[in-house]
Amino acid sequence: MKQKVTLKQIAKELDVSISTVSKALKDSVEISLDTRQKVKAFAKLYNYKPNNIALSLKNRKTKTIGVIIPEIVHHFFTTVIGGVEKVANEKGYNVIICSSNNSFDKEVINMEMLASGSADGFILSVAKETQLKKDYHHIEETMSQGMPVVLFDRIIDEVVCDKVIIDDAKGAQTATNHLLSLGCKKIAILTTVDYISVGKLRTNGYLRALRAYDIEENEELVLKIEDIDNCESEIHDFLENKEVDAVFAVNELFAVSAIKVLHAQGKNVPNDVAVIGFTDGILSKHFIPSLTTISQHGEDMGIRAAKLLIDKLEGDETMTEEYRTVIIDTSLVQRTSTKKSND
Amino acid sequence: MKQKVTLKQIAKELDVSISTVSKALKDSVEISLDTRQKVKAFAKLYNYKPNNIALSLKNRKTKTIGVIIPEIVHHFFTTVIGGVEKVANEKGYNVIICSSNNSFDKEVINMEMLASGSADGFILSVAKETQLKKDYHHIEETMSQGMPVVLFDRIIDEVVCDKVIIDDAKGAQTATNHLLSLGCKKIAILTTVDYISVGKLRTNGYLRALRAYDIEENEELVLKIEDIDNCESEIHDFLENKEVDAVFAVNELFAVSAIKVLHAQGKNVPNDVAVIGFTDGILSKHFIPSLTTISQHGEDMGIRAAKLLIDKLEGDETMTEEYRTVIIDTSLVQRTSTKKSND
DNA sequence: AAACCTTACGAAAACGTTTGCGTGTGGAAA
DNA sequence: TTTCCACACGCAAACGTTTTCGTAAGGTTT
Repeated sequence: MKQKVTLKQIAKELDVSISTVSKALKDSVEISLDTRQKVKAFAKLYNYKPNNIALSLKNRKTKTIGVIIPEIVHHFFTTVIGGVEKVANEKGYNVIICSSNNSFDKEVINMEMLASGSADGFILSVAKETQLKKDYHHIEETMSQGMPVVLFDRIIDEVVCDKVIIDDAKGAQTATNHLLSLGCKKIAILTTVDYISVGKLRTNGYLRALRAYDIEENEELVLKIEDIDNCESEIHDFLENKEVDAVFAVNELFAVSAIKVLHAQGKNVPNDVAVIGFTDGILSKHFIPSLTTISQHGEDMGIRAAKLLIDKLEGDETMTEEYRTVIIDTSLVQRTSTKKSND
Repeated sequence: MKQKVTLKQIAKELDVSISTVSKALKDSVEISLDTRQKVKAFAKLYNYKPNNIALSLKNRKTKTIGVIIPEIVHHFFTTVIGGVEKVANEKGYNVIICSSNNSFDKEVINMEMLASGSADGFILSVAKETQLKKDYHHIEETMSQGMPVVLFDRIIDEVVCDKVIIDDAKGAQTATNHLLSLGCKKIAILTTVDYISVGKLRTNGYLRALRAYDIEENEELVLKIEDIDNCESEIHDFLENKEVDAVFAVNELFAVSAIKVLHAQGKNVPNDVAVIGFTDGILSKHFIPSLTTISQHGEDMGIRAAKLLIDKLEGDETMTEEYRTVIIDTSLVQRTSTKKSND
């Protein structure tokens, strides 16, 4: 089995020094044209490719971005990754993706692993457990070692670094306003428990929209779902014998589950009850009825996050201490799960 | 800004040699207990972590698996990745994921990039373009440099290496048989163009099942869809004025699109027409009606692929020339888009 | 006191690169 | 003939490890 060819081997074959080979391949004027051509021909023949590891060691940078996300089997996160890859590849960076599986420990392990030589910087959305535990030492440690970190979506207010988020509250407000503008009065919200930052923010946006319409906040219309895998039965119990004319769900799954429950209860969506979701994924697009949602523009988030990180990576040391928070606009995608305004 | 601490720095601080520090951290008996403790305390204090890059260079292996898939925003592939990550992490391997975006060029670039030092081996599902082009030089080159490659799902018969696949034909046959056993006679198939290996295989399985039931093959019931983004209108035209009592779709999207078209044509699923899909994704589970499908067990595929690769990576050289093909069993997941047998 | 053995540590090579600087060779200028 | 300068190339250090081998100091045996 052929092994990878190195400078040393080429040098030996051609009976020159390693440095000569290296310089020849870089077209250095130090080396005669003749030798240069000979070396290059040989290198092509043997398919020489410089060893990235050796380069990383020498240059003290890997040209690699580490991305850590809570779940890999998740449409939103993969669209973000898509965006990251796009600009990373443009700029000659590699992308390593690890999932924390929403586990604090795995997040720490992955981060330490990548931090010890495999990546130059991080793009990170923190695990649920991390948000619950409020232990961010691994992030701060990484940053204190000079590696920039960009947080996205599930961010941490207490950590000072670059961030890319959507305005969750505003998005939720837009969603709720849309329902209100359709004439809905009794709007339920299906949200997550409070320690999930985005869930809480969306709940806030919902409440804010209601207040702006002078609608009294009604705790009976708020369902905070803990066990996502079992959401349908929770939603079922919640919606039973409850008079609502609209449902705002903070994610796709809650939205379609709600629709199923409503159907089972003999209600029509959107005619009897309007439903609006959050995150524009596969389900929203293809479900019947297709879902009106707030789109998070995941790819844009990835693009912006990668740009922020690479800026920091390649910027000079002076601007290193400046941190930015980019807010990606959400948009309302109107489909059929809410009535049209001009009906 | 603190920089990462190295053996050299610890050595200088403690006024011993680098080798002493290295040995002390490894609890070598060569070093006195006293020195060992001092060094370890210091290392902990400064949060010393060995530099992976240096280790990779020295050991000539990276403990990293490169995964290249055609699309990152794709439920099936992410489940496979989930499986790969599972066993990789167990065995102390890192996973780098790159998407080829179904582009041959990007597949080659990613592979060369990872091959030049970043990964010890590959798990790969080839891009559409690669299947069309039939150019596999990058894969063979990688293998000839001593890096093992495991192909999965979209494999290449011409390349000799480890492979993990499902029996697509058999799965399709199972699906078709299920429809036949429900009494369906006029079964349409929505498939891909032939150069997509899995599409072709599934079509073959469908035909085989029909023949076993002595049903004549009818070309009018076969739709080969080229433009996936526009499949719904293609399906619409195809199904118009066609008397069918069942549809077998080779993926989720075709299946739900078919159901939509059928609904629009006033047909009920499953009562008028039964529909069965392939790949058990989000849509299949949550769509109404929920889809009967053939599950590919993506996570299992990832697990098996990773095991094969790591075996090769850690096996001795003697068994290197043995290649295995693992066939993952598919299973029929019965939901509501097909009538129950005992109705 | 000579010969030997432990103990505890350091030197150096190796992994594959890049690059600043030193140097031998040849020809041209003086 | 001597001096000088390009030219073309090699040496060696550096990146951070691990590991083999060498060795100084000190103690133990004869």
